[in-house]
Amino acid sequence: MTSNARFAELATLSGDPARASMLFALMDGRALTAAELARVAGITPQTASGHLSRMTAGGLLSVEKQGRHRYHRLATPSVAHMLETIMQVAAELDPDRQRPIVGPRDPALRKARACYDHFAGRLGVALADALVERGHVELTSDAGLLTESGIAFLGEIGIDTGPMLQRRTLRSGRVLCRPCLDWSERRPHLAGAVGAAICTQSMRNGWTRRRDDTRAVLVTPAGERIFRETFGARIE
Amino acid sequence: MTSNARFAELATLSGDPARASMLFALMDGRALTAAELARVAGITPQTASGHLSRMTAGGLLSVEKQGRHRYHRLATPSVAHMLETIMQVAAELDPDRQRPIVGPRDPALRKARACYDHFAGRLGVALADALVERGHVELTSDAGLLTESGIAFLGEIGIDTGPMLQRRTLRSGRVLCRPCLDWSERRPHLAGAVGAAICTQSMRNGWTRRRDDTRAVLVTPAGERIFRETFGARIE
DNA sequence: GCGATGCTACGGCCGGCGCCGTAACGTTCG
DNA sequence: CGAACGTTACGGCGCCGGCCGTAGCATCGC
Repeated sequence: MTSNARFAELATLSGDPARASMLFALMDGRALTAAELARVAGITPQTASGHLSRMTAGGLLSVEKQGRHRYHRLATPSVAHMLETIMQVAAELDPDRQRPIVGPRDPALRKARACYDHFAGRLGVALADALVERGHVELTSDAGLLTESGIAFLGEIGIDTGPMLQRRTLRSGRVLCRPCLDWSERRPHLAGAVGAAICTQSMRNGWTRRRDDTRAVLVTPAGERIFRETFGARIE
Repeated sequence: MTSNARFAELATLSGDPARASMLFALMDGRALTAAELARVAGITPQTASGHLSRMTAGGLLSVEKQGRHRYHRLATPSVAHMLETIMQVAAELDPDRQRPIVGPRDPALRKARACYDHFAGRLGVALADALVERGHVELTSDAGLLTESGIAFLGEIGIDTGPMLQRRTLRSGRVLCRPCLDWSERRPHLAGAVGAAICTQSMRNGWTRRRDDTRAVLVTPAGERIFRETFGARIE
C-alpha cells in the first residue's frame, strides 16, 4: 500500500500554506529562485529553501542550476493539472465569493495572464470561446477535442499539430486538448497541448509578452489585431 | 488571498495517511460508516470520527443520517476527480513500480471494481476500448467526447442521454465523458456522466453486482454475455 | 584573493494535531 | 425501560514539522 503513502505525501506537500503560495506562484510555468518564492510566501529564504527541497524530493518540483542561482519549476504538466483540480474544488465550495469580486484584484491579471503553459483571464476565455464558436475545438465542462477544422486553423497560424497527433495514444502523455477552469472568469479556457502551443506561438510572434514580475501577460497591438481578426475573439 | 487558505486546507485534509486511507475507501462511491472507515485506516472509531468531522467541515465529505448510522461519502464528483489527479501524479513518479506488480493484489479487484461512480479494472478498460473501437466515444489521454453513434448506442441499451446533453454548457457541472487513468491497468477507462450511466445501468440490469465488503465488482453471467456481444468487449 | 551574494545545513523553540482512553449522548432492540 | 451499539465530546500525551537564527558552501564581481 505504498501508493497510499505517496498520495498522502503529495497532498501534505501541497497542503502547507507557505508551500501552497509558492506552488501558486509557479503555476504560470516560470522558473523562480528560492528568494523570490520566499518573498511571495512571506517567509525567510532559509525556510523556503527547506520547503523547496522537500517538494523537489517529493516530485512536485524540478530544479535547474544556473550559475549561483537555482531555478525551481513545477516538475510535470500533471502536477499543474493536480493543482488545478484542487483549486477547482476550492472554488466550488466558496459560495460566498460571488462573481464580481472573485479572483485577482489586478485588472491586468484579470485581462490576461499565464496559467502554467497557456493563457487565462479574459484573453484565455475569449480565445476558447472563439475556437469553440468556429468549430475548431469542442469543449464540455471537463473534456475537449480538437477537430479537423481546428487542425487546419492551427496550421494556418504556423502551429504544426503533427507531433501532438502522434501521441494520440491512450497511454499517459501530454494532453491534447482540455478545458481548465478560469478562476477569475469562472469559465473554462483552453489548456493541454493545444493551449500551450497557442501560447508559445503568441509569445514567439510578439502577439503577447510576459511582464517580468507578475503572471500578467501583455497583449501587443499586433496581438489585439490577430486575436480579433484571425481568431475572431472579442476581448472586451 | 483566502483562496490560498482553502487550497491548503483541502490538501492538508487529504494529506494525512489515515484520512487518505478513508478517502481511498470512499473512492468507489459508496457511503460508509465511521466504524468501517476506522477499520480500513487502522485507527479507533473515535479518532476516525474526528477526521470525518474535519473532512466534512472542509467540504470533502457529506454525511447522511440513517437510524443510528451516519454514512459518509465523497461530497461531489469534483472531489473524486481531485483525488484521481493526485493519484495520477503519485503513479507517474513511481518508476520502480512496473506493470506486472502494480495496483491491488486481489485478482477480483484487478478484474473489475468501482471507481467512484464508474467501472475500473480490466472491465473498465475493456469497455472503454470497445466503445472507442466502435467509434462511440473518442478518447485522448485527457479528453473525451461522446459521438452521435455513441448516443445511439447508449439509447439501445436503455440509457437516455438527453439529460446529459442538456448540460453541455461551458459552465461548471457534471462531466459528460472523460478518461480516468486506471491504476492497475495504467490505461484510461471511461469516467464522467457516460461512465457513471453505464455503471448504473449495469447494476440495475443485473449485469454486475457490488460485493459487500470491498470495492470489487462481480460480473454476472448475463453481464459477461452483454459486455461481449453487445459492447464487443473482451475481458480476458 | 577578497568580499558580496544566493543558497543550504544545523540546532532549538514551539505550536498544532494525531492518537488514545474515558465519558456522555442518541438510537435500536429485546 | 434497560442493555447494547454506534457515534461524538473532552482531556492528555507525544511527536512531527514549521519557523527562525547562526553558520557553512558555492558562485560571481572587483
